[in-house]
Amino acid sequence: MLARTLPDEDWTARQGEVLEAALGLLVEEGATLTTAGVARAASCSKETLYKWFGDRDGLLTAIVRWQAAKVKLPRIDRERLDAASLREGITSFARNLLGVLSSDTSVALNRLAISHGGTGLGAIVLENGRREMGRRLKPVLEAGRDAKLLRFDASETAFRTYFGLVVRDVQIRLLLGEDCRFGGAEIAADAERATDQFFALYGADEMQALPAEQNA
Amino acid sequence: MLARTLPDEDWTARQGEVLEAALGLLVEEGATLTTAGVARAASCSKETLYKWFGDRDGLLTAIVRWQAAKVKLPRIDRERLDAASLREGITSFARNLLGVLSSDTSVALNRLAISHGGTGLGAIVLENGRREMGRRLKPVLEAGRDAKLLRFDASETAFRTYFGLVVRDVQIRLLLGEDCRFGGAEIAADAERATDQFFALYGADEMQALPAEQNA
DNA sequence: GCCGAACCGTACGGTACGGTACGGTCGCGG
DNA sequence: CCGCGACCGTACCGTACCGTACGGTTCGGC
Repeated sequence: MLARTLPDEDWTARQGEVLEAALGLLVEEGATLTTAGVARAASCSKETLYKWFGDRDGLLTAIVRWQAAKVKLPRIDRERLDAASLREGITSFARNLLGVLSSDTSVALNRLAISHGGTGLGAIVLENGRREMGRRLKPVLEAGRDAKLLRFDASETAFRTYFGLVVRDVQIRLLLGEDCRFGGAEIAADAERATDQFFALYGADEMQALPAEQNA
Repeated sequence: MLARTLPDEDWTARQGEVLEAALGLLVEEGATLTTAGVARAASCSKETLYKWFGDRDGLLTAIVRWQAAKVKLPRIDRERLDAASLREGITSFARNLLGVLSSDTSVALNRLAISHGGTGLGAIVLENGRREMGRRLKPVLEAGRDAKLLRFDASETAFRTYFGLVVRDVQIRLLLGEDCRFGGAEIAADAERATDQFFALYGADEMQALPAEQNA
């Protein structure tokens, strides 16, 4: 397997510290992030910033990549797959997704990428966010299909439906500034609900036992 | 019926022209919109802009409200409700929603509101976008429930599920700059798929005839 | 025809920020 | 001890843009 399509850039420890400080500042200051502010927060000089990252855009790109490289959730293994483990794998994926999307860091990074038009930042976030999520879950879904536990034609379509059932309007509401921050309990309940609905739509016949209308 | 909860600010014809020009400029220039640019595009002076809207923020707010006041989709009437008309009402709502969300104007306005942190712009977009959509569809859903065609406890939850099934990851992908622009055919197909899935989840028993796994 | 209000076009001050240059400091190899 | 490279802090420059001021023009009322 290829390590990554992206050239997994390796920063030095000091550069990592700077990027970490920049990320923290981005979370609390939003898109009004300034190079002077980063230099101050990271106790480094602007000249060094420009020497390392070349450009303000380069710095922002590095921040996004830095965060993207950090979230390396363990892939779910497809061995030992029965109905219960499949369901738990899918549900835990949803919990994870909701937890990430509702984090301050994710909101700040998505805000940055969105406000930054089309300079590639959005593509990076898309590739390491939404796309990577699909890459994580699809093998599980396909294993479930192989085990006759799920029925679907295209795993991409099935994943997008699950994504919609899980996320619904949460991400856009967070991005638009509504503080519908919810804790672990609500996340777990939402993940359960979405999984119930997903199995009602894509489960093999014997899996569709649970009624779908148990709304939170 | 109350006209609107918002004080339906009435601009003069000339002010409407200016706002229209500003909206067009916002679509093609994005968040880098400048007052001088608006003045140039609208053939008016910056002084007039500040006289009318007070502030750059006031101008942006006026643009958002202006667009919000324009999209006055006809509410669906709940009379003469059988299975076919309910389904058509819901599906046409989904078509409408997808059409609006994928429009350049919607993308630009959402980008603006998102990049603009928490200065109320996001709240306005939320109120006139996502919230208004709920206000439109919920009566239809409740009428369907009264007619024993749908089953759910909270119409809000049912609506949010439908929202997720319709929109999925489309909006965030558009906001992040991916050009997954699709035409009327794809929109119609997506609306049909989402409606099938919605009836599979929330339809009364005799409505769940259609299989759910007909993926695009 | 005259006045005033509204508005257009433009020019200007203030400021914030991206990007650069320069002096000073630390650590290391010779 | 010397030189050197990396880096910090800061001062600085150019530019872009917000917000305002001013002269000129149009238009309705009298």
